[in-house]
Amino acid sequence: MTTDKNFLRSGCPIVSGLDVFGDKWTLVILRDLICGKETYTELANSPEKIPTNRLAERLRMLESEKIIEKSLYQEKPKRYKYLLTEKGRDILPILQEIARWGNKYIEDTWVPPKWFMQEER
Amino acid sequence: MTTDKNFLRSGCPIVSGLDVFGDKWTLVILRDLICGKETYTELANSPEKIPTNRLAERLRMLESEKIIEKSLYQEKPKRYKYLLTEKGRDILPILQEIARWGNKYIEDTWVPPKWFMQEER
DNA sequence: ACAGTAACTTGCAAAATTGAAGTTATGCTT
DNA sequence: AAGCATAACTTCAATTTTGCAAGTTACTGT
Repeated sequence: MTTDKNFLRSGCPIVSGLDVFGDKWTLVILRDLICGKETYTELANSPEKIPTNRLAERLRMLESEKIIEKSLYQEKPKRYKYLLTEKGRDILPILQEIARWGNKYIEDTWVPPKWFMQEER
Repeated sequence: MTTDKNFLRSGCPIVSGLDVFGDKWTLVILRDLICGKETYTELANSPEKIPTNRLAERLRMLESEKIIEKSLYQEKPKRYKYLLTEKGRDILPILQEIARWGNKYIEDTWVPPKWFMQEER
């Protein structure tokens, strides 16, 4: 997925949005952050098992896009937390609609908790 | 993107949804179909210029997932239309939320027409 | 007979992804 | 003091996926 802002497939807001987060892993990472995960290791341990090099690269991208912020919470040894910005938290309605569709049309999908589906939008 | 129903990354409705339409082109095709395009050539001529082999493959997938239906509208020479099913039309709210986010956070994105953004959900 | 069109398919190079293993810095345990 | 553990990554070879250009099929229209 292209993240090079110099090349745009088009000015369509859907396509431009997808060029930021429309790949195999980014929305999975954002789901986890919205659900309260904060560290690299927590993200790496999700059931979907994202490869760690992919995780690192997507986190770098999300930070450069100002969707998350990387913050050092311990000096020795250095430990980091990843926090959503407002731009990142605003992905929630997209995730809610995908979850709604998934629950409606794909069998045996988990029903997300009420707080996730009904958080203000 | 995996479409093999035998392998699921997880039972998460978001992840399972993404495993159907979360690739570089599928939601672009669905956007076009929702916007009234019907034929292969119309889809191939979108500003994003999807490669034709990719288009053909994604259409096959969408048909096998019952998100669209392929219908012959002319016998000689054979000409086809692609029509959305209810499952396909139900992708609209997802596209609306992505468009909302794109318009809010990405510069110079087109504002979709009102009918697109406000269609019943 | 020839150009044109719709709807694809084929082949190959280039790019992206995966999985496994390695690295760095530090603390904890014996 | 040596060795094991942990967090947060990085590296690399082997796939896998993608993009591009060109080719194909079955007509129609001139």
